[in-house]
Amino acid sequence: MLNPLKNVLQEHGLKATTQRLTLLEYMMTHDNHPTAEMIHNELPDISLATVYNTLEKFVEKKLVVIIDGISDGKRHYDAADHPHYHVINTKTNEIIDAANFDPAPLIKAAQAATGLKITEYRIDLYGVEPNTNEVHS
Amino acid sequence: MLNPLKNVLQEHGLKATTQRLTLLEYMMTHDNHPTAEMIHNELPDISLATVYNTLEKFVEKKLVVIIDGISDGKRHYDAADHPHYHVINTKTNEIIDAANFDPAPLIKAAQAATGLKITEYRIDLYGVEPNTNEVHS
DNA sequence: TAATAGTTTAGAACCATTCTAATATTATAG
DNA sequence: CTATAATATTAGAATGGTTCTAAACTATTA
Repeated sequence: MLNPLKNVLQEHGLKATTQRLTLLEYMMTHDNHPTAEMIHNELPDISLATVYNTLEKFVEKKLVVIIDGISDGKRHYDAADHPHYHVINTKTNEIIDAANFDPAPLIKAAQAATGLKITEYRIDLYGVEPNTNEVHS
Repeated sequence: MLNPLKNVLQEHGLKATTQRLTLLEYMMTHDNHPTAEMIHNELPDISLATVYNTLEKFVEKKLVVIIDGISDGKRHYDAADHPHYHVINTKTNEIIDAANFDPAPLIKAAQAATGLKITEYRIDLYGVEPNTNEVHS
């Protein structure tokens, strides 16, 4: 048990295959919010079907989250290492991770409003560069 | 100018066609978070292409928002009348509107973190019925 | 009422994602 | 170590929600 990623997989009830170890490490060490195709291009030895299958498992196990409000029409993925939210630059489609917000009040409000037990949340904000050419107030 | 919906369209630079008036009224008076196909079924005189085209315009003009984290794989739409967030029951895919949360601190935090001017945000929470069969703690 | 700019439409096309079913691998037990 | 069962991987086909096309129509303006 010298490979901690292998532990992570097994603790989540997933067989530790080469592909899963490679994919998990990739997601853990990159914050580029890739699509399945981008990952497949970076890791061509893993078939596109396996990229999709494996990411789906990782999402189920909450190791990865989906970002799907991007105007390129593709599903992006992000490691779920630590709680954070996303800010998307709508001009460039750049996806920025941010964490300077405590979701606890939101989760409490949602539980109060619906009676449901909140298991996940997603916060995406969309913004643009402020116009620095503004000359007079 | 007796039709206030006509005003809404024209104020947003959209020609007031029959289809747009019908669709806008539909969205304003329903909180069922329909897909394009559901709307087309309810309003069969409006072609599916027009439903998509028109909703796209409405989203551009911020009259409507997209809800696309639903596990049915389809895009849902919601009137953007008043600021609110969504809570999705992941067992039933029911989408619940809620408004008991002030997004201002979140928007402030995002602007502070990124320097971007936030123009939109999306908050979706996912939850399940709390298990009422739990017998002992 | 004519001009024009924009809208609607049916159906075709697209393409990201899912499915299929044959092959290969992991984990477990003997 | 095997053998075994269960699960994972894969190439390529299929799917289906959404977008595109280009021809017919309509709101708007003068």
